Amino acid sequence: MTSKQEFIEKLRNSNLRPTKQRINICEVLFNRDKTFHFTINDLFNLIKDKTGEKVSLATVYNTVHAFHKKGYLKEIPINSNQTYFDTNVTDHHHFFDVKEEKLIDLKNEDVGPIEIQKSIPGKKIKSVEVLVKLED
Amino acid sequence: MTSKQEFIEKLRNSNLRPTKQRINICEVLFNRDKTFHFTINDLFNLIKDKTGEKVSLATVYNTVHAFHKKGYLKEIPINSNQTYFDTNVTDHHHFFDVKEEKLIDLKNEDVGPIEIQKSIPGKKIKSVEVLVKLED
DNA sequence: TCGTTGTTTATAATTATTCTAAAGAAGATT
DNA sequence: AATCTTCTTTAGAATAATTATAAACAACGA
Repeated sequence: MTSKQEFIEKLRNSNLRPTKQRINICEVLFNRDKTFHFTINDLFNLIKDKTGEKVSLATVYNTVHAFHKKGYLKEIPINSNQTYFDTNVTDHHHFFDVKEEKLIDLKNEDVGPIEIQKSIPGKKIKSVEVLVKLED
Repeated sequence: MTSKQEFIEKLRNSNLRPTKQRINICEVLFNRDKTFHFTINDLFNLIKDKTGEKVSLATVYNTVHAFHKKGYLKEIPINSNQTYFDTNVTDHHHFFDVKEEKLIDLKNEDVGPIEIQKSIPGKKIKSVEVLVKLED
């Protein structure tokens, strides 16, 4: 069970005041056992369902972006009409079931080490992500 | 130099009649030495520049999607406001310079072989793509 | 050439995301 | 607790990529 104090800490670290709405968002994002893949719209609907209170879409966007910037959320690179985020911010990769539009985690051990043997002067590697598309 | 006949063949294979507009699109897409990363909007503007003729945005979308479906174009999984495509449909990976919003090819040799040691019942792997994000 | 079917186009519709500005809440200071 | 400042929430408007529409037009086959 994640405590409200942790949510407040996460919010403060992200330069956000802990408001009722943002705590509700945290409740849905972080109070769970398994990693959570979502779109803003998923999250928006879940907040209503799980907390019984509505938070405006603009607030959901703002808060998610602040968390992403701070590193509490990870953006998953997929071409989809909507942007996907992940509460698992550790280095890991994804399956994407194209038909069902569903993301599945790949543990780091499930994918061998990836060596990038090319570099661009003046640039450094920020992240390496593997996307495995699945079909039937 | 790619010939008009090849364009027509590509179009026919994609279930598209070879029209003037579509040939112009092919001219910009396929008549080049190096791989070409683009957004629909890039392409739309290049057609005007290179052929001197305007093709409607709707036609560009339709044609690109047909080529993508047929496998003559590849979609590059990046979260961006626009969708990126690639004329290089062989298995390969990308750098993405986040600051400049620019894609750079990685040859397959630049990235070691990637072994996916997990499988999902009833699903098979369609593609494996690595995206390496670059920062300064 | 004619008839059928597919295509192009401008424009409207849709949809995700961002912006705006007014009303409200948090935090600091007394 | 009252007050002031600063940040936040919200509904709704604005933006921007993409998709749909339907009327004029072009390709194809007979």
